[in-house]
Amino acid sequence: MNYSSELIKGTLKTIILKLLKDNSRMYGYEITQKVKDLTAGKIQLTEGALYPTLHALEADGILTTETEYIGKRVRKYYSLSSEGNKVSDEKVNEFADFINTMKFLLDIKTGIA
Amino acid sequence: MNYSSELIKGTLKTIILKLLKDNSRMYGYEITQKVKDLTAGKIQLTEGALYPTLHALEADGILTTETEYIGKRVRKYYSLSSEGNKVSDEKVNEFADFINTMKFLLDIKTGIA
DNA sequence: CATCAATACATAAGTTTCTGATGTATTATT
DNA sequence: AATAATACATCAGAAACTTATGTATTGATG
Repeated sequence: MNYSSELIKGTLKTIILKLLKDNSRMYGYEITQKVKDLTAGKIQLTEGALYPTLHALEADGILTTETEYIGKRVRKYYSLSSEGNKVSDEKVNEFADFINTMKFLLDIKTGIA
Repeated sequence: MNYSSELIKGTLKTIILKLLKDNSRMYGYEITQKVKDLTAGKIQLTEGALYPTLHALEADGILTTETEYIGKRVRKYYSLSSEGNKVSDEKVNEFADFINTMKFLLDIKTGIA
């Protein structure tokens, strides 16, 4: 089972920024695999959504990039800028707050923290 | 403070269906007010998003409607169809599952259930 | 060694869905 | 009398995702 795409909308940036917070340096394909692994396949980021988002975050100064060659294959590593570090925390905190609001609104019980 | 609109995207249907599950009969404006009240203003549904969604849910057979007049002012009440009842549960369950996945992914600690 | 799968990037047409504005009309408040 | 609140609806434009396509390298498999 995997989530309807509309659920993932709005959380893509948050997921990317959190992963980069934890791993400091990741490339696009690696992000898709990491998310797939960590969520047991429930969240599968598509390239058509991921790459444009990474480009936009870079254009906004939230991410910085370094291109490397592994053999002849190119890899573009993304890292958080200092502003990106701040934005990452803000996004995660906002989502944490959102979860609490939605749990109340939808009357959802979850396991212990 | 209120949430960035992108966060609310993808949860609008779920919120509507859950409210109608609990209240059995609501009209559009009432839904906006109820959500605002229950979330202390953190989630404010806009009419431009709400009404088209209600119309779509009705067209899909998930909601049924009854129009009433309060004085000369019209009110359109929405209720869950039998299928809507099922979809409501599914949506809430899916979101509950999604919350758990995201809590793990974002390393979020929340209060006790 | 030939073929397919996986790795790794990117773009783009079409669709969906929201934003923000506009419009109409009734009722309550000041 | 004028403004705010109630209550519906629609629409142009924007934003963001889906799905497909494209290019190229590397690993696995029979």
